[in-house]
Amino acid sequence: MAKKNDLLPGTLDMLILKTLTRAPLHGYGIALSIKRLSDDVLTVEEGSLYPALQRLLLQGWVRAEWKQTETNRRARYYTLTAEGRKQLGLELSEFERMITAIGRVLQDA
Amino acid sequence: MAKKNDLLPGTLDMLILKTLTRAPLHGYGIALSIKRLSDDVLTVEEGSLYPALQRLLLQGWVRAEWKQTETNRRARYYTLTAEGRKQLGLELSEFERMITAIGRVLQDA
DNA sequence: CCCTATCCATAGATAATCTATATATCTGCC
DNA sequence: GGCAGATATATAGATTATCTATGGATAGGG
Repeated sequence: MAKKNDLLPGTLDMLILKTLTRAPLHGYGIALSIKRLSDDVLTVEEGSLYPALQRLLLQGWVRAEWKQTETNRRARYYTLTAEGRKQLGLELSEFERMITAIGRVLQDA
Repeated sequence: MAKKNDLLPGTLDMLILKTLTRAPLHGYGIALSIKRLSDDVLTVEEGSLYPALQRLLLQGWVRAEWKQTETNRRARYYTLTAEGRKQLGLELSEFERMITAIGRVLQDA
């Protein structure tokens, strides 16, 4: 079985934080949102998602509260904090930096 | 101590293979080449580099031979194999796919 | 003669992701 | 009434990749 990542490692936290800039969302919704926006290229597995959300909570980058969904189900909604927004900025610029650098290595004929 | 990766995880094999498309090179030279082409943004630590080269050898994507460097030192030169070239193609297109997908998630206002 | 750069390599720690599993509820369909 | 499928959270365990730290060794310049 060929190894095939669902994500680029190291980018999940950034993707979650970015998703939460649009609106507070529960875990399942975050995963769906990323999957759809990426045209099914990025799939966030549960075993990656929930540990990641715990990390973000611990860091204070998001906060969580239990609520009812529109479809009347119990779910935990995550909201981006001010620190989370700051962190997202850092991660975005670092990512940009890396991608640019990789591009320089790859494009060289 | 803030955690700060020297690389984007998951991209090292691709960077090494790409570097070897230009010419066979020894490990130290590969690391230097990546560092320089990336303007010092990407730093390949020895503890990442040599295990990675072992992986690539095992997969048959590179082959190795001991030689003398221009400066008269003993070094192990790695050469890209046909399969390595094929693998590089796969990794490049997968990487492209991922980056495009991440871009779609990130750019959304 | 020492110091720096060049060169290889491994062990161990750390961290991130995936696979698999468990649980539970709601909706729609037959 | 029951079942399938989508919605929803969570953890344990395995796997893998990377980094830190270490240990050699040699060439050449000062």
